[in-house]
Amino acid sequence: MKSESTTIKDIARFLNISASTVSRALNNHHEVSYKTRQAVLKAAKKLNYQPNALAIGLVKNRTNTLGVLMPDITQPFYSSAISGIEYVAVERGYYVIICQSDESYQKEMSLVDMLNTHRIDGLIICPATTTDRYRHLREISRTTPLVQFDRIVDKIDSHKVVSNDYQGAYEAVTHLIQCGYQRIAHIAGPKQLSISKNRKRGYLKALKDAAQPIKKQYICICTLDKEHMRWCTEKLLDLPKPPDAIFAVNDPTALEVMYVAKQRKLAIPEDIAIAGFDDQSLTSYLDPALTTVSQPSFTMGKTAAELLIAQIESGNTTEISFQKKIFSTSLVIRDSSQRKPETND
Amino acid sequence: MKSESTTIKDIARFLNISASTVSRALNNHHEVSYKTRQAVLKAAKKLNYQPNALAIGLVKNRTNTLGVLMPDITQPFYSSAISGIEYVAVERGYYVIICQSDESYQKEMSLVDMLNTHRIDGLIICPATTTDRYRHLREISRTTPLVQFDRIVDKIDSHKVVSNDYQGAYEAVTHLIQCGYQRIAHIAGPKQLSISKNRKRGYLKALKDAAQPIKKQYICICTLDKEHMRWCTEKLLDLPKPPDAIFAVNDPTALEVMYVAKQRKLAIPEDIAIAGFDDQSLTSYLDPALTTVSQPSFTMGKTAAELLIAQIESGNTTEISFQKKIFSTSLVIRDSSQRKPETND
DNA sequence: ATTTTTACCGGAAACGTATCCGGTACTGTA
DNA sequence: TACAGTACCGGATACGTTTCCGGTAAAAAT
Repeated sequence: MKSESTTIKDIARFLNISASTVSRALNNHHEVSYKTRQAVLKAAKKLNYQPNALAIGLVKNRTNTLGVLMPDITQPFYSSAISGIEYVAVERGYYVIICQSDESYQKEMSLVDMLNTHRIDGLIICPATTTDRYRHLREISRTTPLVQFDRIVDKIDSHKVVSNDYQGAYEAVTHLIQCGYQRIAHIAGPKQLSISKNRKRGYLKALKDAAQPIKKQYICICTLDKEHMRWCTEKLLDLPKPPDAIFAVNDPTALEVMYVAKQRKLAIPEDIAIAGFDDQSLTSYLDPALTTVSQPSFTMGKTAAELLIAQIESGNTTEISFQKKIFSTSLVIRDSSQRKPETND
Repeated sequence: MKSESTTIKDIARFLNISASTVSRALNNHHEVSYKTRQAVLKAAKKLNYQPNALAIGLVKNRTNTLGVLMPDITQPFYSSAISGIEYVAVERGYYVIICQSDESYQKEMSLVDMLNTHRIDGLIICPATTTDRYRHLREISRTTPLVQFDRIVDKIDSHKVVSNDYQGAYEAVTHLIQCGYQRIAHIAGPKQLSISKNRKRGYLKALKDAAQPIKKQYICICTLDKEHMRWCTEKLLDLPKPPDAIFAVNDPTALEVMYVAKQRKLAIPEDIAIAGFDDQSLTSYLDPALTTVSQPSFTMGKTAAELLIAQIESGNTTEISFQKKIFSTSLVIRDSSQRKPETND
């Protein structure tokens, strides 16, 4: 295997011209005659020439490759964002290398290292839940353009693309309140995640604005693995005065809440309402369909790629002013929260 | 940006030794003294040295990178397979580049090209539904070890990893028959896909073995895009004598069948039974939970990576005897098919 | 007729690393 | 003392490509 492939030199030898001319012809440089260019292209096709990206990258110090590092590509929010990234990447002539950290800090660091040694031109990253130290980000951001996506670290300078988690949570909880729910619990995400913090803030503010009491036992910090999601739900439902609505930090969590609630034969949304966050595609097929907060993930991905490529191609021009793009969410009301709209007219 | 990173030469200059010694020290070659090795490692850390994978790949003609090209990484079957691939890859010291063709033949070809120019050491590929010509596969298989995954092309020589689609379909349909369903329809996949063919064969054989009539109008060839899935379902349900069970070629299709059935207020499984194929994680959360055929996707991914790496590391030793690994499926019976088991004792 | 321009091309160096080959200094053996 | 062996290191070359620099011949301008 690895039979040596044809190189630019082979073409040169074949046509009795120099390698530099072949290179120029292939990059249709203007300093090469029409005749020889045609000859080169023909020979290249005939000899089945494939450029060696390694060599090109080495001399140009550019690989035309973007790295994308997400916690879990199976979640529709991320995979849809990846599609957005790819969309503008191919448009602009970049390749995309997709990696997933599986929510592991170790793997995340090792992947950042790998991408770095592969000399990607830029990186779009959404850190793992377990990531609580950011040296690797700061380090790579010194040599490589970086865009932080969804979960961000404010202290690290770079473009940032997020959705308005605060607003989304506020609207979702306000909706629950308007539907008449009185004891709204929240299963929150890990403290170090920006999204957890903002969604929790939105939850608290909505309760406050509606003059509902904030009870500490109604707030549960979850590690976001499946077992713990269920455990949190059980804990909430076992309270002497269990909640009549649960706002989950994301859809996978909402799914587990629903699972546990069904096991306990609770009626949704009569006994308990459920709302999530993300609008994963399958949530509309559930029974009852899940109320959730939708984010423009595809557009967010596109924006991230655009910011990244702009920075890459800006060259070293002075200082960049980093932007933070905040996208509005929209509440998708479905059956899992549709009870007695008392406060409506 | 792209401030030049420190190289092996920088370390050499820093320590007043030669570049070759530094290289040897970093690869802990035995022909370098303990003292200098330590000094080099220390200097490397101090100067924040990151090896340049491009240069290494160029001289070694090896990149330690595997390419993975799947139609759609959001489908749990594929993402779980990818996890399996990654599992053995990191174990064996390989990196993985994940790409998705989005079921587009054009994109698939361009990605194969990209992976080729990036000189990956091996490729695991599952062709797109729209792929009906295989020159790109044959071509890359000449220079790069290749493993065909799930959807395979028999004519192309390479290792192959599939599940027993025929058996899975046979068992699923037999189960429906045993539950007393009399008019079982099948929404099949595109003809050129191996999995479609085999699943359809299993469907037909099950009917035949049970002496049930095979009706052409109960078989619908679907392109596997969402609209067409629904259209096929509508067509089946609009028949003068509509089916009382539908076996869908995969879970996304089964989901759409369920959607349409619910819209028509059909009771599942009383009015109509539904079975799918793949065992996507969310199907157990549906209402009713979906009967489906489970494939050992993670193990299949592991096997694919093992075969691939074995071939890569075999060197050019004589001719390889290509293997075809066929994995058994298992039927997961849930509520969407649980009606009156008449033929049971 | 001479000079300047234009069009095209080849040689050589460079990118960062690995490795072959040869060399030096020291250690141990005869 | 001479010699072989060992341990370690440096120089040179190669990987495949781009690009700078210089050069030649023909075409255009003077």
